[in-house]
Formats: sequence, C-alpha cells, structure tokens
Amino acid sequence: MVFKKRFDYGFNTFNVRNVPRAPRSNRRCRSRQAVEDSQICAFELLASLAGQLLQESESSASSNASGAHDRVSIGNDVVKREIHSDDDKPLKIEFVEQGSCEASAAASESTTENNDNVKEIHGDRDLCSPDLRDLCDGKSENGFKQERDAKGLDIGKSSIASTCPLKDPVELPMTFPSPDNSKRDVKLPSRKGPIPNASFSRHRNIKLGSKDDDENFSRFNRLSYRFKASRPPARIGDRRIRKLLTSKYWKAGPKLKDYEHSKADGRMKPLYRKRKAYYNYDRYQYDTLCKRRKFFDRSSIVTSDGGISSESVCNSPEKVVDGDKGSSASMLHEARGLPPLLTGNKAPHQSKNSHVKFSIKSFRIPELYIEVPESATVGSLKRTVMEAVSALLGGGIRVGVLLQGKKVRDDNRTLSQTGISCADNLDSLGFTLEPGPTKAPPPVCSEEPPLPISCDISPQTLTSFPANPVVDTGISDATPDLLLLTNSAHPVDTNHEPVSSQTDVLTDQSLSESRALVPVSAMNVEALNVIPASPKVRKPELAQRRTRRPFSVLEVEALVQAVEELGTGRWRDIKLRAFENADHRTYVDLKDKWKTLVHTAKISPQQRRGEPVPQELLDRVLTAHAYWSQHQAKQQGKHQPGTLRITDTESDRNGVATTAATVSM
DNA sequence: TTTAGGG
DNA sequence: CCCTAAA
Repeated sequence: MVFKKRFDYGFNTFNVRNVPRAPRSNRRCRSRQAVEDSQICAFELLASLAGQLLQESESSASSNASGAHDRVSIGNDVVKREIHSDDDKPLKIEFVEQGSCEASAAASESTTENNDNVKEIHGDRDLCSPDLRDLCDGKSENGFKQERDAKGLDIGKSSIASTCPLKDPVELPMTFPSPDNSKRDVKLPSRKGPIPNASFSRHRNIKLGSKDDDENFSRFNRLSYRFKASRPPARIGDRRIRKLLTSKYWKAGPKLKDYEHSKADGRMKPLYRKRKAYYNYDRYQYDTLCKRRKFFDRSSIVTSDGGISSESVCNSPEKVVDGDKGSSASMLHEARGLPPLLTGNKAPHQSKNSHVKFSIKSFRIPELYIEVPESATVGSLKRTVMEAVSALLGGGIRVGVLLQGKKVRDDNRTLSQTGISCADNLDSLGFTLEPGPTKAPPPVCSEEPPLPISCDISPQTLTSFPANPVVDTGISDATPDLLLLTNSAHPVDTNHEPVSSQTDVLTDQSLSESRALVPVSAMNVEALNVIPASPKVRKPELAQRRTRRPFSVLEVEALVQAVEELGTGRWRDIKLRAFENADHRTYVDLKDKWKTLVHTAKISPQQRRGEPVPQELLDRVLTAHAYWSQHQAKQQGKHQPGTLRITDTESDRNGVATTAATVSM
C-alpha cells in the first residue's frame, strides 16, 4: 500500500485534490500560530520543562489519529503518514520519528547557545555593580529584592507545566518526543480526521477545543507573569518573546494577540485582542509620577543600602569635585558598579572653602518593568533582571545636573557660578543619569525635577523590559532618563515627605516598601521608541538568526507532495496541509525550500550538498515545478470551489510526468 | 498577512 | 534563512 501510494503521484491527482483557494478571510483560521516561530521560547523552556512534560506525556498522552486524507504531514520532525483506507479497520500509521534526538539536541544546543549569547553579551563586562550584584544574587537589601520577594514567590509558585506558553502543541513533541512517537511504527486506533497532536494532551493547561469530532485545536492560555500584583496574569503569546529579540519591534511595541476560538462553523475563530504594548508605562502610573513631581520638588539621596540619606550632600573641604566633569565621572563610576569615588559618608557640614563635596552613596535602580512567562525559571528571571540592568548601565550614560529642579546645561560654568556651592542650593541639587550624548534629546519629563523618594513607588511601577533580554541595544538605547540620582538633604516639601531628614528612618523601612526602585522620569515608551539606537552600543545579536534546520528527506517529500497537489504559490495552504504542526517551518521557509529544491534538481548530483535528496523526489520537484509553472495562469480561473475533475489534459500530464520521472531517473 | 523574489 | 516590496 505504501509502495503504491508512493508512486501514485501522477498529476491526475492534482485536480482531484486541488483544494480551491478560499478567500483569505476564510483561510486565516489556524495558520497564525503555526507560522510563528517560537522555538526560542520552546528552547527556553526546554531545560526546565523536560522532566515534567515527559511525565505528563506518559499519563495523558492520547492519540486519536485518523486518516481521512491521504497525505503526509510533517510535524516536529515527525512525519506522519496517513494512509487512506477503504474500511474502518485500524490504520497503520507510520510515525517516522526522525528527529527526536536531533530535535533534542537542537534544543539543548539552542539553550546553551542562548546562554552563550548572554555571556557574550555580558561576559566580559562587569556591569553588575555591588548593588546590582546583590540584585543578581538575590541578596540585595534594596527594593529590588522586595520586588522579587513579593512577586518572585509567585513566579516560583506558578507551575511551569501548568502554564506552558507554548503556542503550538507541536513544539513539545518536537523537543520532547513522546513515548508514542519515539517508536518507529506505532499503531493507532483508527479515527476520522487528521492526526491530532498527541502532544495536545500533554500540557496541563491546554484547553482543547474540538472541531467537529475529529479535529482538535488547542487553545493555550498563555499566562505570563507580570510584576503587577494587581493584575491577573496576562495572557501572551510567546511570539512576543521572539519579537522582542528584534529591536525593531520595539518601535511599536509588541502587539500581542490572544487566541481564542469559537465553534462557529466548526472551526476555530481566532479572536485577536490587541494588547497594550508591554513596555508602555502604565498610563496611570506615569501620570501619577508626573503629577507627583509637581508636589515634590525635592530630591533626595539614596544611600548605599537603598535608603535615603539626608546627609549625603554637604560641603566639605576634604574632597574636591571640580565641576561637572568630576561629579559626572564619579557618578558614572558608581553607576557602572565600581566603588564610589566619593565616599564621604556623613561629611561634616563645614564649608571652609569653596570646595564642594558630594557623597553619592549609591544609585537607585531605575524602574524596570520585567515580564517573564510563568514558566520561566527563577534562573532565567535572574538573568533577565541582570541583563536588563546590565543593558541599562551598559550604554553610554550621561550625567545631568539639576539645580532647583532645572537642568544645568552649561558645562563650563563653575559650581560657584552655577550656585552649587552653598548649602542652600545643595538642597535642591540633583543628578540624573541619562543616555549617552549620542542619544536623542531626553524626553519631556526629564526636564522635571527629580523624583523625590517620597514618591510612593510601588512594585507595580516597574518598567518593562523584554522577557528575553537578548540585550537588545534597544534597552540601553531606550533608557532616556532611567537613572535619576537625586540628592537632597532637606526636602522642601517636608509635609509630603514621608522620609524625614534622618538617615535612620529610611533604610529598611523604606526598602520594605519597595522604594528602592525609583522610577525616574520619563521613561515613557514614546520616547523610548523614538530614540534612535546608538550605533555605539549596538550589538550584533540583534536579530538572532534562526538556527538552521535542514529539511529532512521526509519533510522534502511532504513538501513535494503538497506542492504537487496545491501547486506553487500557495505556500500558506501548503504549510497548513503538510507542515501545520511544524512550527519552525514557515510558509516562507517552505517556499524557500521549494526554490532550492528546484535548483537542486536542476544541477548535477555532484554539485549538490547536504543530505542527499532522493532523485525520485527531485524528479517530482521538477515535474511539479514544470507543471505548475505552465498551469499557473490557467489554474487561477479554472478551479472553482468544489471542482473535482480529471481531464484529459491532466491524464496527459500524468503521463508526461511519469515519463519525465522515468527519463530523468 | 501572504506572495514573490532578491540577497 | 533573511528581508521586503507589493498585494
């Protein structure tokens, strides 16, 4: 039977099988998810999910395969051939599990690769300041830790398996071959309809929607963890993650779509819900921040332990900061995680001469909005945070000086000229960390006075960063006024200041209130998106090239067959028909592959490289290519929906095709 | 979003 | 494989 089938690819099958091209509006049902390449996410999850998933698969894997159509379907490197049978006897399904090891290897490889990338990215950069280091180690005493404590637990709690964000069931089987398809030949009970993914049932949280009685579609609730306690877990597609890898996607912010389906027409209807860009400031919060700034026109000092110090700024003869340069340098120094240059520590309030002493004990970490899938590991979360911070600090940072809430732009003026020499003025002295000089002008809010510590910064105000921080330059580029260093001994508006002028008061308490994260200014996304990337900081990993995945012979066969049946130029349909479950194969991929196949078929075998494609397949490629090239125009108008016919022409074609194949063989 | 092609 | 103009 198989044999017969194998050579039964005459062109007479074309019209018979030819599926009328439905209007696009009707063809959108299931494609999107399949098209997305979410390998990254899958790989990310691989390490942590493997065990559980395997377990899951044991207990719940069910396969209700059926062979309504005689066709080859590729998924997960697994080729499933459905063989049509005339009766209802159990059909033998060939599960040629050709890629399990390969897939696993690829997955692990990818995983390590990602890690490597991370290291490359940050390996030789010591961006983790002491504080940041703590942050990374989870020992930080500052707000960051609070953030994580408060929310991190949730992350930990969330079951990895329970919220598998895989967008398509295919991915799983690919990376975690189930016991079922790990065997070469699996006999499955006969059913009607295409072979559903046995993997569907392997995911706990996957909701299966049934289409008719034989097609299963999965609906995934992609839960993502958000650092917002107040918000229910957001559902996201992991496509987001991939998109985030490319800086260009930052421009508009990732638009996520949730997939839901209804049973109208027995088909799933994808409902797309536009989501707010993830990296947008929460509007409310943003507004709130801006408003608050108006109330608190004061700046404050952040102590090394994350607290606020009222004594960090003072005049002192001991150390000299000569002008902006000096202070800038020192701050940068600190900002980059190096020991503070100026560690005056509660310097005496004595100003003998014109020397001004600044003590910057620490920098506050700007707000970071971090979003990771629930299924992410704690480790990955740490990495994410670290990389976000690193990226933030990695770029060129410029220090701005604020006096009386206004930016001092003239770098040439002396401190005394500027008025930064008397204790009075020092009260309202503030610093900001801004993107490097190469950046676009700072966003609106940057002009505003520094945000006082009194501002009630809740964990929610974290600003967002890509879940998968392939530290896109976007990050560092997109950090207008991320860091705001404020220093003020005596807040003007003491009434509003929960933080008194005493150093003691703050520290731990304020920390526990998540104050350590000071959302500074205007990290509004608008600005972020607009700000041109700094060529300096641009990193090569921007758009990580997909890992190469050579087509297997089986895949080629499936492709060839699909093209034979559907013709060229209908890659989406081809994808759906033969590669729907192979998420890593987009229709563009298929088209490309066909292109190369045609080319390969034309060249001499000696010139071919890679895994040899059986000549038989290449012959079919040529034949189909020739056929469809010739019939393309005709097919357009000829095929009306539901038309099934075998014409003389087609019979001839068949003969021709056979001949051609024979000849070339 | 898909197709079609160039790179 | 990637990128992108066009549709």
